[in-house]
Amino acid sequence: MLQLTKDGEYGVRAVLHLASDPMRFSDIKEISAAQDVPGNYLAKIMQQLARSGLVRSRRGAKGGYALSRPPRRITLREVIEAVEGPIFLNVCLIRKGECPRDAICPVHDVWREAQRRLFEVLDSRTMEDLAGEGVKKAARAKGSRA
Amino acid sequence: MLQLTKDGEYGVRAVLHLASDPMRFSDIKEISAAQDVPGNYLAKIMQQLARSGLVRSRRGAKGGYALSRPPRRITLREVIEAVEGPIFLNVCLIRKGECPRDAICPVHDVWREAQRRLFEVLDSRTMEDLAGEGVKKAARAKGSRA
DNA sequence: TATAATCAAGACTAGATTAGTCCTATATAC
DNA sequence: GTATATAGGACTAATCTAGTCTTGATTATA
Repeated sequence: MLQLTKDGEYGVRAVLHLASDPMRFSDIKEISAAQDVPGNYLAKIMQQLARSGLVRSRRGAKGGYALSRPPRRITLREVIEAVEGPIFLNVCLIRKGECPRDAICPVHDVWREAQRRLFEVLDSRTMEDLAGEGVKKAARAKGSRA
Repeated sequence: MLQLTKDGEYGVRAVLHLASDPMRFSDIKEISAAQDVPGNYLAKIMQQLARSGLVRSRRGAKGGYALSRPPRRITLREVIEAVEGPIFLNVCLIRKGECPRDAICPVHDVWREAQRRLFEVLDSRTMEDLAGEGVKKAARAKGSRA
């Protein structure tokens, strides 16, 4: 449907939560409450993030999750692809020859260009950038409420 | 899944087929054979395109479909949205206030920007452009086969 | 070392979407 | 009147979405 799923959305929220205090281990309960994500569902997503290597986990009491790299070195695209798998705006982009019509299809090049531009945006935003933006936005939101 | 469905893909193929001879009425059988789309499935998609107004239909013998506007005035985005519905890369973009976290979410703006850039690409390609590209590509493919 | 906390892995589910197929009714050219 | 087409809708199998729940392994700490 050309739309990000909840997996991607929740994954980004979780990583942003970790990015706000990168060295601390946060557990599912904390992330779930702070980021408004169902706990049992978040658990699956965190496992995926851990398997991808973006996040490391620690079991047992005082366990939880922390980033494996500084937030500055994690892009939005990496997080999304870690939980959703690689992005292909059209199946014809999965690999050369995936679509037998490639040689004659005039739309293929447009999708390639569209995907390139999407990646430009998603690659250019790091978790550090976004976490900083989040702090600013939260402050503004609080200010306007006062 | 952040991916175009077959509906969109087939819809574009069909409209491009009509664009190659915009005034002629082509029937399902012709489009289906030429564009490699299952006939019964294509029928549903053509009805959707007709309802959207992009294409007009004529029933009965010698009936079929033709474009309602010159190919130069139909964009790729229009065709895709006619069959798939409006594009929203993330649910938070559907409308202001759709996501209760908008005021504090730092990712919202990134999705808005990403969608804007995607639209730039999809809005800039008309069916005339693409049909022309298709003719060129077909000629090249034929040449390289010879 | 017993216990409580916490992640890991996977089974399970209801509902929606995807990618079709098929049938009946209606309209039109000849 | 008949053959040809679209219109509309019912139907389906397979997959995806967005969860929930259970069991098992690991770890800090009293």
